[in-house]
Amino acid sequence: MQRTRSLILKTAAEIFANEGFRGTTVRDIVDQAGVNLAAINYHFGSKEGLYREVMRNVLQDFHAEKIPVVDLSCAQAPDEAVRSVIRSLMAKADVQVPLAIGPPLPFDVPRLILQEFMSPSGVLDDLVDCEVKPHMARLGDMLVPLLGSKATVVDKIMVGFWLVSQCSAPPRAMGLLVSEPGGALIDLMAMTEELALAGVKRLAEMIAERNAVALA
Amino acid sequence: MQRTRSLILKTAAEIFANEGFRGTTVRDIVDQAGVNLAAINYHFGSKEGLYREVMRNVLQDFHAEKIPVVDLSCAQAPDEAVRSVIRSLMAKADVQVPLAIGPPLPFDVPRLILQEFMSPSGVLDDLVDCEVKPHMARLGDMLVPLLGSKATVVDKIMVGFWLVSQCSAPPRAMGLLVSEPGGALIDLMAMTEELALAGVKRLAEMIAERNAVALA
DNA sequence: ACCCGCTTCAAACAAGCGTCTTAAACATAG
DNA sequence: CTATGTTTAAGACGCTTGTTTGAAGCGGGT
Repeated sequence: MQRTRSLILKTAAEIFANEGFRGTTVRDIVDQAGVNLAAINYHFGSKEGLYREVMRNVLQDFHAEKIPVVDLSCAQAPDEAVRSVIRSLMAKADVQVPLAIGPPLPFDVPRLILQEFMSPSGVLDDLVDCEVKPHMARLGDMLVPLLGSKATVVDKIMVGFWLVSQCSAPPRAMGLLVSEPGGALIDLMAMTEELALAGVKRLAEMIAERNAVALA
Repeated sequence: MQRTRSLILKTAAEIFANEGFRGTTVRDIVDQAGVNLAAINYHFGSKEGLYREVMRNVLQDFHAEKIPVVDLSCAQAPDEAVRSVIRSLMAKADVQVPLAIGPPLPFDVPRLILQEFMSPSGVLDDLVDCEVKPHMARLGDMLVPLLGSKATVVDKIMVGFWLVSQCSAPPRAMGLLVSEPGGALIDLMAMTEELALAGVKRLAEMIAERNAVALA
């Protein structure tokens, strides 16, 4: 049976996203999951092994299912398509976002990613090239019509990550500071969406410009 | 003499900014500072006490000296004034930013703040209202000409924090991902500056609009 | 029934953590 | 000088951390 294994993965992802790698204890995870302490080392070898597996799983079905794949080049309303991606990144199981597309993410995926980059654990150092970057680039791929056909992989990674960071840090921190539950939260989401959309368009513009100059 | 005390404060601020509160050990601090282990508890009572003091000090001279106080209402070039604030937030002792005003921050202050808000330690819970918010609001104060005279304190806090998060997360994470030392970094700073400026103007616009509607 | 590999369990492990203690050296002001 | 406040030194204190152990439980095949 691997019921325990998947239970650990699900619980760990949530706690890792909230507390970061170092801020999470294996006992936190097993207690909340209701499994035995030794189960983590049995199934994943170590806390680090669990963290890697969480990251791999998250990045994977993060794109496969949860983020709507939109083709901007043939979309009638490109702006609206980008908005749907932004909304999907912000939507969580416990935070409903109006007009979000697809099933909400089970937890705050952008936060998990951003935490890792704000204080790297070092655990993913050998995974960043073969796992993290490709997934970020795939997020940037959707915006190629904005970036221009000359966009490099690095360009796409930049755009992808920029979007993720935009959808996580600002709404979260601002939400903590203004601390008006309910109504104001939706307002925050709407403003974040607006800013992220405007920003990503401007960013794409700048990259396209730079690439054009580089060719001349 | 309290040379040890200030040495600890300086060293701790740097490590806290890099590793976060939980990721930092008191032994890390005293080793790097070259002082005795007991010194922290002697001067600050506890690790938490040190963290609070670091935060208070940082937020204080963060505004007092390091961030240029510009009066947008009488500035000839408001955009350029906002840019100088953005550049000051990104400039660190080890990362020179062209055209930054004033002495560079001794370490990554925005990162320290953002880390705390990405995974709160709980240590600052009673400090956030009387210390953190006012300083964020003061940052927003500079932008009142953009926000409109009806801007509330919460509006200013939002803008202030948004600026801080913009100057920290994107350039840092993108820098780690593209990993082209030297030339590309300055490019990143310039792009971040551009995006932050455009974003903060748009954010101010939205807030001003909302306030105008609320009155009607 | 039996044995087998896989899984779960309570208990213990060593290492690291923040903190505290006692002692002695040092500085500075009265 | 004395007195007071800093700083260093070395060690130990409980507690939490990630990990390991060895035994018990489980299910399916022969």
